[in-house]
Amino acid sequence: MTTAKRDTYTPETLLSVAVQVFNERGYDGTSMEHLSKAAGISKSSIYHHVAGKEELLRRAVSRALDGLFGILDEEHARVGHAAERLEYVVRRMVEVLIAELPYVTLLLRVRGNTGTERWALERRREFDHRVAELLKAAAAEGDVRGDVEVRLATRLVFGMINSIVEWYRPDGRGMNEREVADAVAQLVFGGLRNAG
Amino acid sequence: MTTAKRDTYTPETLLSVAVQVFNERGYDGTSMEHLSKAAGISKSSIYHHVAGKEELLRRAVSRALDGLFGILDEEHARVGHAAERLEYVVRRMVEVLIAELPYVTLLLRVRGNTGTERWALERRREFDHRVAELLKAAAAEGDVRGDVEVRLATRLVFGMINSIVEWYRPDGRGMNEREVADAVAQLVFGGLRNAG
DNA sequence: CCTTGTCCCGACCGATCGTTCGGTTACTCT
DNA sequence: AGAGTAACCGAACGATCGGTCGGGACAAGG
Repeated sequence: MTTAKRDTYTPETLLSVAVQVFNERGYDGTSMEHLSKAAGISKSSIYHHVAGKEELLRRAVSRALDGLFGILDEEHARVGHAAERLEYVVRRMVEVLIAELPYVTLLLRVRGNTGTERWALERRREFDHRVAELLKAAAAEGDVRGDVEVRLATRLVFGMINSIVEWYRPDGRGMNEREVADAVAQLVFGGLRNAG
Repeated sequence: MTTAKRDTYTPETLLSVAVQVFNERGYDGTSMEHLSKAAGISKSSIYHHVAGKEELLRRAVSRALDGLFGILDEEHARVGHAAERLEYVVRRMVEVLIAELPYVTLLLRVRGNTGTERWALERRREFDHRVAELLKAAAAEGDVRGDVEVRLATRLVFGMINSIVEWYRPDGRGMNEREVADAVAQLVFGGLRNAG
């Protein structure tokens, strides 16, 4: 066996607590005192596990970005018709967004005040750009309507998907990832799919 | 004549500066020092015009909320078929959101740390509820597809519309309010409109 | 037993937070 | 010119910020 240690904090378990507080109060609105209360350890003890507040943010957004970029490496996102690859990516985005909900939530709210935040924004733009190219390819193949500009459509679709973090809560008997992904796909492609 | 005063700050002109900084750095990430630098007056002078930081936030979100609720009082939002009223509201939401862009942007980012923020969130929920009722009526009249739950569809449509504040910038020769409203309406109702 | 290293703590650091205060400048009105 | 006042400022307030420090509790290995 590898890990059957003690009942104590690790950087990962501490991160899950921190991200939750960050999402409730906002990153700038959260003090290390808030984190220590939520974690149940003293403020100084936090620095035994992580370098500081900004490292917690970096770990969180990294996890979210890894999940999103991982989608683009999957087979169904790389081969096939552009429209089908696009639909696959859209559905997987919803699933990843829900699976890593607090981390993606935090990622989508960074403003760019610190170096870590600016790095996160840059990687987000890179991901958006990759998906926009996919939509452009689908439009070129004639499977997506052409009367709405590609860049504008991409932004609006991202807006719809990303807004899930504002209301989806996994408590109890709510809808699961698949149901939300289906609804999003129906709304997005019912409006995007070429009628002719 | 009423106002041909001096070249000095009023609560309104100060507000426009403050809202811009709030949106760049986030409300919690903005200090009164930041505001004084951006406004070009000393920190203490700000308190000659407004009671404090939170009043600036309250004035800003009030302006945004007034614009949004004003839509529901307009004639085209009150009379006619539900589907047509809904489309009118969606288009007007885009227009108001762009006309009052910085104020609505700030409204959509409040987290609920202070009393003012919680009040803003409550009024937002009230507005969302009013629009959701409109969509429900349109579904009951058969003009909107019924295979996607009303509440879910409302949230996704709001997500798409509200995301405009994340990328729309009025600089130079960009697209105007009407063009964005048309694109949103096409995407939203191309997916919402009943095919049968 | 004693050492070693993990985990944690209270006390404290300089800096910055939103806000207050006493006083000065500059414009308006008579 | 003089009075009144709106606009503004530098200095300082107590509180809180993110982060540091020296040391204590506790388990594992000898």
